Amino acid sequence: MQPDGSPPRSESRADDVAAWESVRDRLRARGLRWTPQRRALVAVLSQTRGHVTGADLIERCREQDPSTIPSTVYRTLDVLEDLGIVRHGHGPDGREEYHVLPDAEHGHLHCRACGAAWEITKDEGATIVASLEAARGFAVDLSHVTIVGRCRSCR
Amino acid sequence: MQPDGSPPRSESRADDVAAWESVRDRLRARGLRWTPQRRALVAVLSQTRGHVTGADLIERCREQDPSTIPSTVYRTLDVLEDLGIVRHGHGPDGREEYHVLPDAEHGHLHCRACGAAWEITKDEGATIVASLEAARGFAVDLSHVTIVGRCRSCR
DNA sequence: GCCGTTGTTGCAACTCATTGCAGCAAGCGG
DNA sequence: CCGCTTGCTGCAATGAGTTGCAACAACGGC
Repeated sequence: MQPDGSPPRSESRADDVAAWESVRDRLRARGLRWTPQRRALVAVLSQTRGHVTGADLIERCREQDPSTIPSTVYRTLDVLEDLGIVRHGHGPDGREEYHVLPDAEHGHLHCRACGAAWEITKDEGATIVASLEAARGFAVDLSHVTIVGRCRSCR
Repeated sequence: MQPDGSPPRSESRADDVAAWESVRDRLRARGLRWTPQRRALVAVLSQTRGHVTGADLIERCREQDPSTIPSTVYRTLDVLEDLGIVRHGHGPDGREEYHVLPDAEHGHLHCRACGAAWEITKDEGATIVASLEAARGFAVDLSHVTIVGRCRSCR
């Protein structure tokens, strides 16, 4: 799973912290604003690894500020996605699933029978990406890929 | 869309007709029922090629019977999917997309920039299916696969 | 042809996500 | 510190899809 030599994924590495702190400036640089609502969502995201659904994020924001409005959250997520800070895909049921730094570039594999899920790492996804690149000149967004089927043990 | 006179891709081949007519018996064989609502949906599906969204199907059923109820349609689609008569995937926005006989076994490729879509045929998908089969023993449901990215001309 | 079993329907309520719009406020210039 | 511009928020309405439940009706049996 972890490539040799890579440091164990600890809670918040220094460069992750830096990445989150730069969000404010990255917004400003585009003429966008740093509002309390965005601050709250970024705070929640910075404590998140892997993937979360949109509804999850709303709930977590509401824990901190019960007046959180869904449309604001979704709109902020759109903005953050433009900045490349999060990416979204869709679960097996089509619901939104957000991928958070620093593991944004991966896809998902879901077993329809047992419901288990695995990540398709960048390395693993390379075959898929390469084949569509070669055949069609198509640039696959791996983070948006969700593949459903049956896993080894459920077959 | 279709210039008149030119026969569209042959509306219904003999074996397709047979497949649709057998639906009633296939339901009965499982102890399920052949109701007017199911008859209506099957009628609509039998005139459909490729893929349609759930909302599309509801609208088309309503054209014939304005009293059509969404939940009934979705539930019937679930049943038909169990029978292997339709399959569903999700569009780039996560909305349902049903694949109808006889072209059920294909995936989709969507360009995020221009919105164009292509089918991933069974042959083309073979690479993807084979690589996950080999690496994980995972049986991919190609008809549920939607891959998003940027096409050659939009890059 | 009527009856009973049980799969289905219709409906209402609910979840997730999106959109239009009017009022609000972040952040810049003075 | 103040005012202005314009990006953002809150809200309400909408659309897609799901679920629980009571009433209904297919259809096999009598």
